[in-house]
Amino acid sequence: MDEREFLQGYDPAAYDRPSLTVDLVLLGISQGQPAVLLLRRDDHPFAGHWALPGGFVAMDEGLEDAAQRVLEDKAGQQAGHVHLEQLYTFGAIDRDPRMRIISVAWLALLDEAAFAAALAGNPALIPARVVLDGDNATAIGPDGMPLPVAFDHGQIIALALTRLRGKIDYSDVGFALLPECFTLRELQQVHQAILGTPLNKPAFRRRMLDKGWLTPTGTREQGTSYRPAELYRFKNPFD
Amino acid sequence: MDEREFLQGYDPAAYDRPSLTVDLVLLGISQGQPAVLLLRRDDHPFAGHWALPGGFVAMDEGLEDAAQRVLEDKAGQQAGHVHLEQLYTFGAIDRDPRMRIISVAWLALLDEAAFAAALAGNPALIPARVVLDGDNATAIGPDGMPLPVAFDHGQIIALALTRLRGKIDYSDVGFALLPECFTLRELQQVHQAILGTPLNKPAFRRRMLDKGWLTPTGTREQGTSYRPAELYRFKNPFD
DNA sequence: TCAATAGTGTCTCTTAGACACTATGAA
DNA sequence: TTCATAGTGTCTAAGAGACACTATTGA
Repeated sequence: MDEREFLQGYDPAAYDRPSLTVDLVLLGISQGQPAVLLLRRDDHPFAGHWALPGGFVAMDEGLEDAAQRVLEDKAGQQAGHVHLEQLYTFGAIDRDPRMRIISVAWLALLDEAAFAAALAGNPALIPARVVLDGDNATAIGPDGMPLPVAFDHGQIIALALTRLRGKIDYSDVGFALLPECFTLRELQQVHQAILGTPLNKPAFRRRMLDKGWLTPTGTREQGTSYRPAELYRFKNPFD
Repeated sequence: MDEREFLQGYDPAAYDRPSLTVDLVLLGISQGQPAVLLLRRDDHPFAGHWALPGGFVAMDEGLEDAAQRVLEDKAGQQAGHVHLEQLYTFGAIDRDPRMRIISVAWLALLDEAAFAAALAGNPALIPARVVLDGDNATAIGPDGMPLPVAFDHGQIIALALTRLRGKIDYSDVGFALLPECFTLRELQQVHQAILGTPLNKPAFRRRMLDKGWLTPTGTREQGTSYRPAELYRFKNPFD
C-alpha cells in the first residue's frame, strides 16, 4: 500500500467511493424446474422490470450479515435455515445508470416450503422459471411469458444456476433444496431440475448411497397411490 | 429497492460507505512448489508483515480493470498476458483495523518467465512458497522461514490455491503457468505442484492428449543430457 | 555402451449407463 | 388382481492407477 493509499485510509472523505450492495438469487424448484424470486421495480431506472432482492451494506455489517438481513427482510427466512453462498462481485462502471454501485451477489437455496413461505409472506415477490441462455438467463413469469430483468441481474441468475450445476454432483448443496426427510426419487428430481437433463435411476441411487450422506429413517412417504418409498435424511459424515 | 435506498441512490453523501480495494494473489511455480509474490508493509497496521499487492478501486474503473492496473503497476505484467480470475470478496468488519475496507480478491497466474520478470522489475516483491493449512495458508520466505502475513491475506492465499486445485483437472488454467511451448513432463510437474501430490505418468499423458488441447510442435526441448521430449502448444479447441 | 528420461502396452479396478428384472403397497 | 412405482442384478463401456516394457538421445 503506497503513501497515497495510506493517507486515504485515514481520511474517509478524501475520495469518492462506490456504493456497495448485496443481491440475492433466491432459488428453488417449482414444478420440476429451477425458479427464482423477483421483485418488480416501480421506479426509474428499469421501472416495470424485475430485479433480485437486494440492499445496501451497512458500515457496521459484514457482507454475509447483509445478505442474511436481506434474506430475512425480503423472504422472511430465518438465519441459518437456508444455504447461503457468495457467488461473484459485479462492478461494471455502468451497471446502474444512476451511480457507481458494486454488488456482491449471493445464492440462497430454498426448499419447497421456504419458497412457498417467502411467496406467501411477501406479496411483491413473484416466482420466475429460469432458462439458461449462454451466460445470460431468461426469467419466465407464472403466465409463461418472459419477464424483463433489471440491471445485470440476468447474468447474475445465469451464474447462480451455472455454479449450482457445477457442484450439485460432488457437493451436498442439493439437500438444501429438499425438506428434512425426502425420498430418493425427490432427490433425483431435484438433480434433474438443476441439471436440466434426465438421470439414470440405478446409477443415481448407487452414487448417492455410496457417498454415505444418506441415513434411512425407517419410515415411508404417505399418501401415494402406489408403493411408498423410503424416506431418507441428509447426514453430513463430518458431523 | 425501497424508498430509503432510492433516495440514497441520488445522494452519494447521504451515508458512509466502505472503501473498496482489489487484492491480487500473484501465483507461480517456484522450485516445483506453488509460490506467491508478497510486499512488505512499512507502516501501521501490520508493519513488517507481508501483504498481497493491491489498490483502491477508482470511481471510473471496473473491478477487473483495477486488478489489471495493480498487475501492471506491481508486477509489470502486460494486460491480457496473464490469466486473471475473480476469487471472492472479503468484507469482515474488522479485517482492517483502520477503517471498513471491502476487498475483491483476484487470482493471477504467472508462468516462470513472468514470475521472474515481476521479481526483477519490482525489488520490493519477494517470492513465498505456499503451504496450505486448512482454510489458511502459511507463506514460507526464501530463507525457509514462515513470513507473518498481514490482514486476512493468509485466507485469501489459501482460497486461491484451493480454487486452483479444484479446477486444474478439468479446466485449462494449468497452461497459464507454462510458457507457450512445453513438454508433457513440465505440464505434469505443474499439476503436481498445484495438487501437492505425484501423478501417474501414463494416465496423465492419456488424459491430457485425449482432451484435444495439445498440438505437437514437431520440435523438441534442447539442452538436456538425455532424450529430449516433444514440445507441445496449448490450443483451445473452441478457437 | 550407459544413463536417464521419453513414450507405450496391458492388466485391473472403479464407476456410470443401459436394461431388464423382482418387490411391494394402494386401490 | 392390477397398476405404478420402489428397488436390485448384471452386462458393458469408459477412464484411471499400476507396472513393466520399449525407444531414443546425449555423454
